[in-house]
Amino acid sequence: MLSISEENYLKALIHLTMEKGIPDAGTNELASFLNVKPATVNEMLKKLKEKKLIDHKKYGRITVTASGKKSALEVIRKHRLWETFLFEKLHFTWDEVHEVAEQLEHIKSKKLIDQLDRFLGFPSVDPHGELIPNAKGEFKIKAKMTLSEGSIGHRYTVIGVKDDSSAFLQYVDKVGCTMGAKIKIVSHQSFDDTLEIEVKKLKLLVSSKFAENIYVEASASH
Amino acid sequence: MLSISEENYLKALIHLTMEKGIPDAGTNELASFLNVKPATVNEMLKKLKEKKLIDHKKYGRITVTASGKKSALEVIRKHRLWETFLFEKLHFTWDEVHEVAEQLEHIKSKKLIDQLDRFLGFPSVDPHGELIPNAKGEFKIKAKMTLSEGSIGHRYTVIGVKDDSSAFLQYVDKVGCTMGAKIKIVSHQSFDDTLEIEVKKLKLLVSSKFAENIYVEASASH
DNA sequence: ATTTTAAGTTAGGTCGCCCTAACTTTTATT
DNA sequence: AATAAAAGTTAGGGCGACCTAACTTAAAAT
Repeated sequence: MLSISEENYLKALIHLTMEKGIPDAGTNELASFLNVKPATVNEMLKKLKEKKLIDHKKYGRITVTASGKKSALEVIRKHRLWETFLFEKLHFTWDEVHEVAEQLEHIKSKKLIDQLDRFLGFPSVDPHGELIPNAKGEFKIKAKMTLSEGSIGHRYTVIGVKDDSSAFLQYVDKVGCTMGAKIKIVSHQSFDDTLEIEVKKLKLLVSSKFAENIYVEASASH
Repeated sequence: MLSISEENYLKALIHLTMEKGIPDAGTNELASFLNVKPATVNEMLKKLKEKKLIDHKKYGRITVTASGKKSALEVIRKHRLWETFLFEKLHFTWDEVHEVAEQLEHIKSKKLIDQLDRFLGFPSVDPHGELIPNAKGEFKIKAKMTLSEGSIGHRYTVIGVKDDSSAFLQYVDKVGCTMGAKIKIVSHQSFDDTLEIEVKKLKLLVSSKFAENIYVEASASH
């Protein structure tokens, strides 16, 4: 049985490796992601290593074992199912779900999560467009393009967001770029990579940072 | 912000006092209820006292302050709402809900619990027949009679259970004494207080311990 | 290749919540 | 009233998860 902390460390490692297509992570990187000090991470690494959830040798980088991945994906699955529940059944806005799901993801009950999954109709994506690992822990990483990689004159559909902070999501909401929104790239300012886009007949300018955090897929160009 | 432990201590105190109509509780009593040692309780009492959630003086008994009651009732409210959710929406059996609700009751989010309440249609009782404190923390203690206080020849309706352990609830299920069941007391064995009852046309014998843990109300006697 | 900087590690300490063992106070028994 | 039993308290430790400060190793820069 993993502690809440152990689960959070594993989840963070998956975010820093698997989800980015990077094979391993560093101690300091993990520490700053979790807002703890490197010394604290080091202690935890020892524990996770003993439990064979990670591989790590002195001064080397950290990799997650198959068993570690399994545990982490269960937590991610729970997180995303709870987000879906909050959004669809309890009418949370998509910027509110993350924080509460961070707590709910640590509830221990197999039946709970299986029944929740069924209750929600076995959803495949959460309110941010992220894929939900299934009960077997299978986890497809869909190669997603960001708005910043789009081409001028083309049309795209928003399929997700990279950042799930409340501040960003509220901003995304405000400019109308929520899930499913159709975006046309009008022009590109090469000086600072600002994009001019058209959403729901309205033209607006968005920063490159904004565009890098919106996942899109190409839609009919006409 | 209260820790999970602090919440559990307060909840236990309410169970040992308010819910039993007793004004105060003892250190050892609380310790054995929570399965910790008296020394541990003592430490916690100091903390709860500093936070003005309880009153306690050396070698004296423990009382819960108004503020302590408010916090405890919020936790109890959450516990019972989650039980109702698990039972009604996720098809848990009534002996399974308690354990998972023990975890869920500590999730911190006002919106979550308000929306859950609405989603469930503002229920007033949980699957065990216990009253759910409302959002204002109002909490009616309904004076309930147990089956053991019933009279021979009279009919009763099951409105709740005192013990919510899985073992007891499964037994209750098995003999058909679930919520709403009609029970007729046929006879009483004064030697050991065994009761002969009739449930759904079937006669059976139940121990006094069993009868003391079933809450009933009188129903039409004919 | 040496130096500087960044990354990683170790030692020792804090805090919450639990423990045992020894003690004190209160209550019950005779 | 004296004594035994029960209830409550204190002191000192352990463990998980955090910290700071000082250190070592590896990587980057000159």
